[in-house]
Amino acid sequence: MKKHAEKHITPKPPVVKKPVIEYSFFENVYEVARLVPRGRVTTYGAIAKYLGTAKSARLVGYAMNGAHFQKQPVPAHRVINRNGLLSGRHHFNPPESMQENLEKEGVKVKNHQVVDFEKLFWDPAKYLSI
DNA sequence: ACTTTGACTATAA
DNA sequence: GTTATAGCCAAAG
Repeated sequence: MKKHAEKHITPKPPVVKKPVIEYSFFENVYEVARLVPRGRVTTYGAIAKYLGTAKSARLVGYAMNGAHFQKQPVPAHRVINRNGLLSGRHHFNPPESMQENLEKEGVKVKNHQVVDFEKLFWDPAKYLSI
């Protein structure tokens, strides 16, 4: 019995790459950002609030700095400030690409402001369930 | 363990 | 409407 079972034990398990398991605040930010639909925008503050840390809006912006290093893409251009301003545009290369990406999705931008921001605002707290 | 860094925001004047 | 300021706090160094 024991003999038979041992036959099926892998003699030397292969060493596999560590899975990336992150539950950090930054990772949570990226996850929420990924849920923003095309053609809609959300805000740093809204993401922070959704994550239960309403006072950490700055950290959401700070997190977005590393967005393009993420393995899974993060639509960082859909995250803007509470006034509808593309405050993060200088962190894109080129800087105009933030606006360009939004316009590709049908979001109009004028003077670095999203036109009809209130209508296009996508609030995680409102559109995400459980 | 301590300090710095901010793609922010609420508030006040 | 505007500007200034204080609070914010997870990561990185």
